[in-house]
Amino acid sequence: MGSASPGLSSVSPSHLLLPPDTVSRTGLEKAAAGAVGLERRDWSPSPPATPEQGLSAFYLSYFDMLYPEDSSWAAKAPGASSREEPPEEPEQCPVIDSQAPAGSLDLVPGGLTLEEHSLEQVQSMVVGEVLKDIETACKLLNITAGLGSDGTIRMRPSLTPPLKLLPMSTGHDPMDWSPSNVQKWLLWTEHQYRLPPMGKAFQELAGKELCAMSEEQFRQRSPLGGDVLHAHLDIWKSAAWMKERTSPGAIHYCASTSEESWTDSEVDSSCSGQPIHLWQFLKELLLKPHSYGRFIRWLNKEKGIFKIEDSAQVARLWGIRKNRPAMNYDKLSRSIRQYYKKGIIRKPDISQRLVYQFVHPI
DNA sequence: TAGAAGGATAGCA
DNA sequence: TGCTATCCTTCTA
Repeated sequence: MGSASPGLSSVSPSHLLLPPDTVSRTGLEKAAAGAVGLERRDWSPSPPATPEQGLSAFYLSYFDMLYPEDSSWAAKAPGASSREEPPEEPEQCPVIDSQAPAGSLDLVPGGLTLEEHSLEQVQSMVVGEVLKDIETACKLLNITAGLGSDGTIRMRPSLTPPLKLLPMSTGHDPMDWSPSNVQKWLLWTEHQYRLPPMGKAFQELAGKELCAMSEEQFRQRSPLGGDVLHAHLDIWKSAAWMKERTSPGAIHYCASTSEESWTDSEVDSSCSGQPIHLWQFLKELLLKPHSYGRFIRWLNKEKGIFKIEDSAQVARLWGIRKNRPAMNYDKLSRSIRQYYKKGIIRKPDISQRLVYQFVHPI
């Protein structure tokens, strides 16, 4: 795994079609109010109104949907996209493939299990929802630049028809931001996520320079919240990535251009960037207490001490993220222990079961 | 019995 | 080469 930055991610990037660094890692992955977790099934087209309704929330909130507290999640999932779009629009509401062979409840065409198939449908929805909200945020911020498009988001061709979204206008790609746009985005993100003012630390920086900075560089410029900011930037970068990748005629980051190879490339992690690290994933969950407080929570956020309340579920979520169905707490904890010698995570001074501590807390 | 700790090995990019 | 997954053994609460 590489130097993935924290992103919001939640679902395996390969599933979401996101570059792994997307997922904020808290970012992928880092921001939900009780209204955003399982409860937030009525997606609002508006940008997050509270820090907990952040863009990152979209990723992690979908984890809730993917997390089958009951086995009917797959059947419920389509309804989860009941935002503004009328439910009668099939492209907005993926349904179980009706072409599945009669009598075959476990498999759908392509060899996927019904669960996998449904998962991909939900994931497709996630992509659409995230892009819509970023689009809205762009409008609010009056950020203009970047790519034009016909507004067509092409999902897995074999599974869903093209998803027609609002015209994906401009400004999605942080790489195209001017220093002024960067400052707007900074202000907005600070406000949305209650981060300390960081505008000065990133003054005069254009989007291209911003995007070139590592998480560590973010942290150096802004020790308080720099990493979170970096994670949010990852989301935007990922949205742009998805946008470019899914736009007709776009230059794909992978060599594949055909429908088939495009589908195949989704599962090729080499095509989607660098994967999320476990410690980043844990931070993501910790930053979403409303959604994941049942599974993992801070004991002392200032010191970075957290407790895994439901080891099985945390491992399960991690397994989903990494597309490792066999993941369990034993393996996850082994990975955590690998961080001991790297100085990323350690056991607190007073060691307790399922309690760990980030060496460098936020 | 579950969790902690750590060695060893394999796969992947 | 670094990171992670996986399997294993030993120890502890």
